[in-house]
Amino acid sequence: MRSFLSQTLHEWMHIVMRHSMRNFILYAKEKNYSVAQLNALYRIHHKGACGISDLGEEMGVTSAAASQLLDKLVQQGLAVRTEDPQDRRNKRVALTEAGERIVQESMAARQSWLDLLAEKLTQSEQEQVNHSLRLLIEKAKTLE
Amino acid sequence: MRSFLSQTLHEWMHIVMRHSMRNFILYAKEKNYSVAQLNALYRIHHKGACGISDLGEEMGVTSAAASQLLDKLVQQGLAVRTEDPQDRRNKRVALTEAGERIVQESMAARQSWLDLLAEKLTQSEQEQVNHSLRLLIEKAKTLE
DNA sequence: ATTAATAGTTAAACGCGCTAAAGTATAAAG
DNA sequence: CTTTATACTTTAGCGCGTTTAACTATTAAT
Repeated sequence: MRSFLSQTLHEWMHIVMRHSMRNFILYAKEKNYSVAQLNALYRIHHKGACGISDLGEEMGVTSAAASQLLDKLVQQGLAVRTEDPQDRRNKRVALTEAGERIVQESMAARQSWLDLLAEKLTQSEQEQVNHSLRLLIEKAKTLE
Repeated sequence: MRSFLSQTLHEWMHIVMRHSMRNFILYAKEKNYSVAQLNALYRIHHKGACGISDLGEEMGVTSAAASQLLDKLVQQGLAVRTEDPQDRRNKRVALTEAGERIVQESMAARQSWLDLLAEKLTQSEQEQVNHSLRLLIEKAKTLE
């Protein structure tokens, strides 16, 4: 059975998704990045230095696919491969500065409507909502 | 300048996206739907009966692309085209029951982690967070 | 009645991301 | 030292979503 809060969270997510998905796809199109590429950037951004297979598994594709996708990112100067000196079979994937910038920029594009939303609340409402979200963020971090 | 609440909203979204995007893509892969198809289903679900060009514009593609994408959805029994009796050049796009079911199902798959999150809060925290989200939902509806 | 405009469909061609399978390089095990 | 395992890359081939351009059907304008 789903709690009343779960219900509300789902409803909120539905709204979030509609706005965010749209902004995301339009951003990708405008900048000529594919959804797969941006998703890969997010994964690398989050996981930090990791192997190609790990990345593929994260994204639900074969390591061959991950390797090829990474090629494009490297070509565009958004990511780099470096060898693991301990075990030279392993590669460590990381974002370049340009790659990090794209992550930030695309998130901003995706979330621009949130700023409009924040403005619609009174000062005290803002404080209350802020407090609640902080709580959620804190708890979410224990879910990883 | 971005408010403290904006900042928190963005941070929350970053977390939401990471979980949700991943679940979304894995669901799509498992069920053999493309991201484009699911996005189209969401758009139709939200906009209700609308024309093919409208749909294309919503998704940022040409009407030809929208028409072709719709073909696949129709083939799979997820959507239907009906003529507008007023102006027979117009078509009205709508989801079938099966289509609606996919929308619900994919949202549920995408959001399963939210239930785990909700459980991590005490009763009074749940009430507080619920109230805040209700506020956001209400305000968001005025943004459409 | 023509002509022009609108909404949608169809066809050809292209790039992308995917997989499977073969290939390369390095490390570990016997 | 040889064999086996691991991590990644390369290649060939496939389906999907996209665009442009041509086409059909319907409505509006002159």
